[in-house]
Amino acid sequence: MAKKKTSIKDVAEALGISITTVSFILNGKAREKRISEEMTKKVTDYIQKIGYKPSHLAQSLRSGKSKIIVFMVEDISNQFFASIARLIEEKAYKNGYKIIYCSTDNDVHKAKELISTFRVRNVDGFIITPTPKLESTIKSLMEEELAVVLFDRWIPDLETPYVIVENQKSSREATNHLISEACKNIGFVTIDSLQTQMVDRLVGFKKAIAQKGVSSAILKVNPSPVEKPAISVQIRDFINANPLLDGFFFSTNYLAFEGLLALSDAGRKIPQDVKVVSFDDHYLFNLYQPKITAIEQPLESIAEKLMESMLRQLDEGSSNKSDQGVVLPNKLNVRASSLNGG
Amino acid sequence: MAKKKTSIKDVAEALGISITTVSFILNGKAREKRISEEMTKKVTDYIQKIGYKPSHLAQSLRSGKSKIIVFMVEDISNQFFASIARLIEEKAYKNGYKIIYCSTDNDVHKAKELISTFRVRNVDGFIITPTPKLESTIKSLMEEELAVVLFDRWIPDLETPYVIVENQKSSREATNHLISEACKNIGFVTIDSLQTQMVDRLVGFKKAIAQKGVSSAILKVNPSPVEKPAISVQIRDFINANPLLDGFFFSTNYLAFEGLLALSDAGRKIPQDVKVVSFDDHYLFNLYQPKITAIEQPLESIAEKLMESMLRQLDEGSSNKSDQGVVLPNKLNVRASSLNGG
DNA sequence: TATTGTCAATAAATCCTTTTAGCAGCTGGT
DNA sequence: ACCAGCTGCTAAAAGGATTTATTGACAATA
Repeated sequence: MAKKKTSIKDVAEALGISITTVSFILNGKAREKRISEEMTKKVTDYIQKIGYKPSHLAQSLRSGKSKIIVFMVEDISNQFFASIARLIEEKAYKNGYKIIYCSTDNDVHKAKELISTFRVRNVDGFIITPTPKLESTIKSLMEEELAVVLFDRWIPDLETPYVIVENQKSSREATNHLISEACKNIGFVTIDSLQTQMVDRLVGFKKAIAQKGVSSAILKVNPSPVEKPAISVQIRDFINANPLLDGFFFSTNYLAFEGLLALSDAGRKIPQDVKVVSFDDHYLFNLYQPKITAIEQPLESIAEKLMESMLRQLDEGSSNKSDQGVVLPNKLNVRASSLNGG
Repeated sequence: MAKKKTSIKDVAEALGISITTVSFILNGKAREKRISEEMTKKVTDYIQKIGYKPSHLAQSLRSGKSKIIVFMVEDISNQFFASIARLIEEKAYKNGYKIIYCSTDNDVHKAKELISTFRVRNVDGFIITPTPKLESTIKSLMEEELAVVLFDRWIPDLETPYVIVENQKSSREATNHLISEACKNIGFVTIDSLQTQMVDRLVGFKKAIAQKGVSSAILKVNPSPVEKPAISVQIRDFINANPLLDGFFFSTNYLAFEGLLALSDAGRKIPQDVKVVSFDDHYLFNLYQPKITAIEQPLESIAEKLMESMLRQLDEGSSNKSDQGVVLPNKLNVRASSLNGG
């Protein structure tokens, strides 16, 4: 037999007082509601003794708040998202919130379905990496006065708070770095996508290239393996088709891993024959031989800003719109793969 | 103004009938409770039309079930756990459950705290990679008739359901593979831990070594970087201190990555000078040059079995204790790093 | 004495469902 | 004419909290 939970009613009865009194004391309103010190102590002591904890379900029902935040990303098994998740988790628990996660696969339909599921379940807020075409849904979330923060990418037309990084600037910086290391003909490998972060990275690259008058080649990998050949094949073909490239910039780490393999197979030595830089630093870039130069996103800050914005919205007391968007700086970790000589 | 949610009461009033009738129909008890076809149709049509959805909160309060499962692992940002999370997620949503995740850092205190937090919140079940010393807490969870499944590692004395893999067998198999490829002196690199999966992997290695009469050296890396030097240093020292080893078996992938770097730095060629095998296959083992032989855990099956056990327990209707433990086979992916010639 | 005010605590409504127990009205049997 | 049994539906309790409005007692003021 599972012993049935003790409720506030049990506490009240045991002490021969009313539920109301217990509730006030529990919610720290003893003073405000003029409950005597004596009574307050009696109640808190008893609660302490029997270890009573209020039911969050009942509280949620009453208040309409569930203390649940949804963390909806493209793919939670992706290292980047999983790391952010890990950091968010802690901060959420510290503030009495739970996190529920889900993956959209960057598919609008799946995203909409998930959002509607959770909306019904009374979650308090959403942290989202938006899929394409998700504007209207997000808009309606905001109209329902739910807390929403976007990250990684964002949707320009909406005035939803967001947390992103300086994609364009870092991309430009990294490209300039390659140029300053004597690259004259740089290949940019990215995925064919309208996600803002990818677009910005490409723009940054183009700006750097334009300034210096060096030449370039761009590959937009098609990520859907249905019609197109596998990503690895697309990259391999690109590398072989452009033997004169003396530098490569990969717009995210998994493209770089594929690229490194292809370069190695093609017998191109790094950094002697070609120099390499990648967006999104990775544990293994430090282990690879040679170590790979990469742009590191500030995971800790991203998580922090996300929760900050979330909690600010949830504390509707301070109904300040405040900073709508946060743009964080990255860090270019220069390693052997992009350096001359040595 | 956020339009207030419609409740079952609103539906009943709009149709001029009782709440009870609506509830019965919603819960598919129309027939059983002898509600007329006519009435049933009228209600379902109306509900359809206005898009009413019952409040899960109220349902939970009434039923005592929250439809929430906690996924508590050592570290959600670890690729292995994140991948399992991803798979579990889908299966859970498909069955109307939500997943809340958290990381223990393999720390009992943190684990206990998290469990008590969630217990209060009426979650229905726990999927756990147990930390050391967690027996008593898990026991009390089961006594409260909560659904519990362990995975990755388990606790021998408890009769909690668990899902693990054939650590010992695969470890032995992989070692035998090295031996069959002419390794005579094999190094085993693992972490110093009493977690059952790590213990089993070591046992498997030892058994294989004993049978064949080859020699070996074992390094138990101390994972706490406070007293001991960094993991990478420990591995490097081990490799340099044992120059005669002609094979290496790493008990998990991140040890292998460190090991590969150290071997490369030491100028040992793979597979000519030393052969390498690792537990826990990884995307990048396929990209490394040479490709690394590794033991792949059946992620999909693990997730499936976990949810199977979970759902079976939650459907307490079928109160069959059934199979307490599930042990799944792994797959040895033989690649260039462990093969002779070629 | 009548009025006002302060204290300390409480009754009852509310949040939204599920479920038990029961109420009328009608049919059929004796 | 009366009871039994079905039919179709509903009133009300329960589940655990929060919060508004209110009570009764007593002291202070006019």
